[in-house]
Amino acid sequence: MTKSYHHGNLRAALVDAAVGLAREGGPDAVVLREMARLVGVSHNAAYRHFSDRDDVMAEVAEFAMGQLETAMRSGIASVRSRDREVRARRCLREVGRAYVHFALGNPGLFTIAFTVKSEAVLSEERALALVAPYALLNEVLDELRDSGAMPARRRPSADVSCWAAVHGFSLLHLSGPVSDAPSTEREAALDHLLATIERGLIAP
Amino acid sequence: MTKSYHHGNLRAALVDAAVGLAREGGPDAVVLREMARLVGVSHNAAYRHFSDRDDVMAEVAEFAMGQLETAMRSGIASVRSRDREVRARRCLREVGRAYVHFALGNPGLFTIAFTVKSEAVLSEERALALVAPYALLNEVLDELRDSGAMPARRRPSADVSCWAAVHGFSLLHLSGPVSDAPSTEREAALDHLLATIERGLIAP
DNA sequence: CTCTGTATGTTGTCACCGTCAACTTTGGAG
DNA sequence: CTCCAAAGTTGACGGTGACAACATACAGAG
Repeated sequence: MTKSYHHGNLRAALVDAAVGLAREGGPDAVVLREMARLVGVSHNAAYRHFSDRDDVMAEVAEFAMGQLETAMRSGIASVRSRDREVRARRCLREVGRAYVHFALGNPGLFTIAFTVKSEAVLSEERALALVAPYALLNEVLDELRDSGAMPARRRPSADVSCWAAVHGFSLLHLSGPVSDAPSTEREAALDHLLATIERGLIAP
Repeated sequence: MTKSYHHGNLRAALVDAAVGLAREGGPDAVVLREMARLVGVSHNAAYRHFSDRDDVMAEVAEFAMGQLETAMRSGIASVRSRDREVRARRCLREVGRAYVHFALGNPGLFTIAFTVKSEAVLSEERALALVAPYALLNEVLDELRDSGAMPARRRPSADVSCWAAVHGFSLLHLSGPVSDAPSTEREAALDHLLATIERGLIAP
């Protein structure tokens, strides 16, 4: 099945190639013709499986968001506390730390995850996958409120605030004015950021 | 001097055109050939004044950062409070608000301001201009500490935290999962974000 | 004032990319 | 077995960034 005229599962192979390119070169490196070259198929083959380059990018973005969600989940899984309030706070911190670490460790994928054009084809499933990390953060914040750690009135806007903080931190270190900070300093700054946000949310 | 073979100040004209393109189309819209077309000069003329496309982008980024700095300064100028502590806190808020408003009001320019490739030619002057907004934020935070509003130990990491928050907020609304929020809701979320950060920094 | 060199702008070209149209091969349904 | 639709290919077009070679105009030396 592998060497026939028909590839068999070309779509998956192309996505693999696209993810590989994205991983190292970021959005600009995702080149249709290069994907085809890597898979050993001729250019334009991709057009049987994707409508557009944007369509490919959306697929990569979906993959990247999935990876991000996984990273965030394992951040949560690493929390050991038994006390409900403490646990909720730790979860928030770890989910934030995981977010930033994923971003800095996978700059290409992370960038593409937020590069999806609004005109792109958005199937129900794909749209859902693209906001999965956001949904996960919301779960954590719900628990932060339900556990009593955070005043309920803060809940509505807490998601955007938290997301903004870690997202901005990531991007500032990826392509911003502090992109050349040493990693120990960066980690310290991240701790302070997470602590600041937590104080801001918890304070009565 | 205008219709001669030599343009006179082609470089400035090209930058103007580039800024115009950047304003509406973002980074992808800054096309050397289109710049040349707008100015009424033939393609490749730009290569007498810029080494590269990245060089042009860096120039636009410098301009954008200048605009951003101006916006932040007028945010500070709008603060009326006399009490030193209160004034310092207001300045921080207004500088943050101005940052976000500039980003959402000038998405193309704002995006480019943070798209400058690290390999780009960075003259001393240009490098300085690119971090001017960052320097301004640091001034505000110094005053926040000196006025006694913020514990001194928080000062070192406060810059990154504040910057991350407003930067992330801007990008989430420009190309993130909350990019379609209505403006009144967005403004409320911004208020909450700024309040959260302030609480996090002020709390003893 | 002339001469000449250098800065500035132009023309032509190349490789690369995304995309469309037309053609070819394959595998499976009837 | 036949035929058709899905999957892959070939070829082309317009657009872009970049390079090289050429043309022009200004400015300073004599």
